[in-house]
Amino acid sequence: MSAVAPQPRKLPKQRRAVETCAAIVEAAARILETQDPDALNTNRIAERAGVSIGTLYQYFPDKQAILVALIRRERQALLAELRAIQDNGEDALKQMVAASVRHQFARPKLASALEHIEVSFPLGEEADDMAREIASISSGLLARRFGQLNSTDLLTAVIIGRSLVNAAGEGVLPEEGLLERVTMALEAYLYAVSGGA
Amino acid sequence: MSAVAPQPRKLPKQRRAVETCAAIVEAAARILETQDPDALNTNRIAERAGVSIGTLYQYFPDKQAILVALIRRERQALLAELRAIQDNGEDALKQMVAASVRHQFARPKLASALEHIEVSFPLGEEADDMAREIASISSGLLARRFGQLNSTDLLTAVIIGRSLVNAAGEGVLPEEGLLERVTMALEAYLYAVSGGA
DNA sequence: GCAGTATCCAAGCAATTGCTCAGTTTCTCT
DNA sequence: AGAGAAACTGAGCAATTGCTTGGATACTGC
Repeated sequence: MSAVAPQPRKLPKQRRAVETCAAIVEAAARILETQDPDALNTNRIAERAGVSIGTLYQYFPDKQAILVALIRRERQALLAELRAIQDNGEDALKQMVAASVRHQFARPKLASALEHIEVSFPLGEEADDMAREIASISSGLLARRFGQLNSTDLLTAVIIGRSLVNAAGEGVLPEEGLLERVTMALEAYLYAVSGGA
Repeated sequence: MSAVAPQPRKLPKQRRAVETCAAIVEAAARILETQDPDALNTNRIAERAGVSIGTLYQYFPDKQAILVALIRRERQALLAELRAIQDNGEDALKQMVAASVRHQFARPKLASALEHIEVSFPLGEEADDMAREIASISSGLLARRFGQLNSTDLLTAVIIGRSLVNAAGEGVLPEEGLLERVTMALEAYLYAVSGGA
């Protein structure tokens, strides 16, 4: 009941096994971006990864664990981009948005599929830490321009940004001018809450 | 492949049958708001509705059709609220947001569960018409204050509003001050795009 | 080479799923 | 009351699912 998604039941020691693990996670990603989420089952993942189902379960205790690994992988990538942003004040916001947009559009269907999945089960400590770090970095980058934001305002901004980038990734919102549009929406909101100063 | 979700295979003629249909749809709603979406299966729906599985399939050709009916029901409710808004200029925006918030918080878990489901399959003509009417009403209500908005700006505003209300419904964003927060975000954005006039 | 370990395979089980169908009960109308 | 239509029942099938297990294959250090 309280069980957080268990860790890999066996850690890969040889290079071959490491590649197998990666192939499994990537296979899951590929299925998510080519078919609807119901089509994601362990048999198909194994097939697509070019390994047998038994091999899959040697490294992942259950289906969820594969998704957790995938989400972690993607978060790491985004986090790396955010960490790389220099805090040169003025356009930090735009750079953040740009990083998110880049990340989303690298593999749009995958990103939005994961978005839907993330809410449906706990991800474990490590993934939560990453989420916290993303928030912390964002907060720091925005502070210089908009002052110290309270957590709700920051969260609101993040949600606005994510929803718009997501919508564009799903094709609902045009990609053209997206960066400017999102930046504008966030600036408008943050300016308004930070007292219009 | 192109098949839009088929209509009820048999229309209920007696009152008892109408109630059965409603009970089935409501059972699906209740399951969605008490358990995770994977737990939504036809057997459980029938059980929860207090009817046999055979009865269920007398009125709904497949599982999807039940969800389509549920989504339609919920959209109708929202639409009714929006239609009721008098176009008295000034606070039309706030009234729209209030209607959305009310609708979302009437059954928060249900609303966000459906949000996730809506994207995953076609809903059929009638439901699409309803979506279009919602957009049209919104557009009309906002025109007086912000001028004629292009469709992308309107869509952006809708997405922002929905994502925030949704987040609050899921408990991610605090409910306190939500109406003001969302209104503020939308005003800020719409003001900015409409040329800051 | 050889032992020991790491890796991989795939048949197949137990459970669940969406759904059918043959038969029974309840309603409507005269 | 009684016939025909409408509504309901639930055992159970075919397919799919997540996952186990027993054994084959490849790699490592000696």
